[in-house]
Amino acid sequence: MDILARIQNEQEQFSQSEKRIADILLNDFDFAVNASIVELAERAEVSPPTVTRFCRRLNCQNYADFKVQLAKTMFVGARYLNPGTRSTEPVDVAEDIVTKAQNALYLFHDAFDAAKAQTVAELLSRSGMIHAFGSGGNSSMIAHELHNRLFRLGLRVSACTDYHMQMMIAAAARPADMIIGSSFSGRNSELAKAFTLAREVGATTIALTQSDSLVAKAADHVLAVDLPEGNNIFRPTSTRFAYLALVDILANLAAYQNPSQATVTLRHIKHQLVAHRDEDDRQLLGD
Amino acid sequence: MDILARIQNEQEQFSQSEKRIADILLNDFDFAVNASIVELAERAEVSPPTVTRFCRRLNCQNYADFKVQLAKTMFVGARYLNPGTRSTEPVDVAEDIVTKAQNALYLFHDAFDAAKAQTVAELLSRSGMIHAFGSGGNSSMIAHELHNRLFRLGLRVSACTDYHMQMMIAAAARPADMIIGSSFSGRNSELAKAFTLAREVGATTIALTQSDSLVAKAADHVLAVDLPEGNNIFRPTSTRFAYLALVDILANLAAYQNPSQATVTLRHIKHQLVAHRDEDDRQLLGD
DNA sequence: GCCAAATATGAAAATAATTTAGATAAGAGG
DNA sequence: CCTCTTATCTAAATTATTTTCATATTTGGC
Repeated sequence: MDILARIQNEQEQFSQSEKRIADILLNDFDFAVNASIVELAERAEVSPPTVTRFCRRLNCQNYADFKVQLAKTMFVGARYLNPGTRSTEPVDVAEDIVTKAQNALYLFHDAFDAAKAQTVAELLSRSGMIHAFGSGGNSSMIAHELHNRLFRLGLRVSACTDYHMQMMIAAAARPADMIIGSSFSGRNSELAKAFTLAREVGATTIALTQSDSLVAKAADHVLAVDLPEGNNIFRPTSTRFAYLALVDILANLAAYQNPSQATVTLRHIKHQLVAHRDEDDRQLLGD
Repeated sequence: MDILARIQNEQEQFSQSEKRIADILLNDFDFAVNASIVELAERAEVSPPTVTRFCRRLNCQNYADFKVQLAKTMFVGARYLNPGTRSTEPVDVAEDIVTKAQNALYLFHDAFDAAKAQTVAELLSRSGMIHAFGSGGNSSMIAHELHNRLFRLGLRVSACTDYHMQMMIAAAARPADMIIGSSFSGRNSELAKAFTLAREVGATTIALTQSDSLVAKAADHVLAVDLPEGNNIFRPTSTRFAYLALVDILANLAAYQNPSQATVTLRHIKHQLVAHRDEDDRQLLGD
């Protein structure tokens, strides 16, 4: 957890002096991150030792350490904590979206369970057939993305975003098959049903979703993505960025399971593209 | 430009002592960001004043300021600059991907032309019909994403990833229509042809692509995304994150063009989803 | 190759920043 | 109202950083 979030959490337990310090940190980040301990103390109408103690209280070694922690949250906390900018100026909108996206990536990474991801990657790389499920704008993008990333590794994979097809595919699955599905809310009951059905026929199910949700409970393996959502209805879920990163990570880990095969397949695809399109080797894979 | 990038740029002009300092900064970020000036000086086998002068040379007021700048680059430069981590450990892979994604977002935002985006958003919001074009794994995702984000605003939009269809659609376009297409490499000559055709029939074309590329040259309006690509073939283009952010920004700006209509459409979709799915109002829009 | 000027670097001193220690004040519980 | 605990401050000690000045090194001209 980053330091600004911690400050917000513990705000109630702070003493008067500490509250004044916390206030400045939360409201005038730019000042705080550049201030010396004396300047910060003065502004909070507090003595420097109080600031030192405040830092220790937050598990920092000393003021310098505290400052570093603070500066590190640049993209993480900062504007996110006080969402005052409800501006519609293009510059502000861009900054808000980029900040939230970076934030989502940070929070996702912070809570990321690498061991579990590795387990899932191993399963994927050894599977018979992989079916990627997801519905709605966001999760269907993830399903297609899984397809797009995994087929390059020489894995057998297909994406399906249609509930009825999902049920039929689940019913027809074999024990070596994997059903990997995502649901941002965790409340896609159709997906949960497909998981249940797939498990009944002996296939393995993997959920990319909120932990402890309906979908999570229905799956064998869960890769949790738990992020708070903003409340401006115009702002699409920055959570997509976290899911996309998760897909990338899984694809990479799966590739490393059998690097030689993956390399061969990738080279082959690339060669095809280059030969077909133009002579330029700088052609990106799958533009 | 962030401080680590600046250090890398100016590396040649550094003196011996400065080079030793720079080396530590670039290779052991974690040490440097936590070190005092004396520790850093010792490690670089240099005197503290030399470190101070080094900081000034980089336009920092003093060592403290320098440390803050350094800590701020947490997500920006850091490991990206020295891609030494060719590790296949799950933890390292995850960190690498997340860092590169955040980096891509940062670099994109840094070069972002808000005014041009606003112009494009205005065009989109006033258009007759919007056609989103893109081919290959990445750009087709962007095309679908444009569809997914724009239809919610009450705009008439469709996505097309098939070259032949794209040509037919372009030929059938009317003057009020918009063709918006993406190409990560800028070398999708089919897309360029579709743009040319669309312009001949009087439609407006918008390219999300590398500046000065083939595709960029074929379009009326260009929203440039110029990012360096990593060289590990297993690592998919983190550029996708930048494109996704660009789509989000465009959709938001378009929404603000006519907020009342957009709000109404969004509410309507949300209501439908909630009524159809479950009673829970926390259902995310388009899961 | 030698010299002057410019530049780079370090040692020591000066300054500034931070922490510690001890003292005092404020508040809680009896 | 007193005692104990906690919070806070002042002042001293420590530590970190910067300035100053002396020395060394490099650069470019002859």
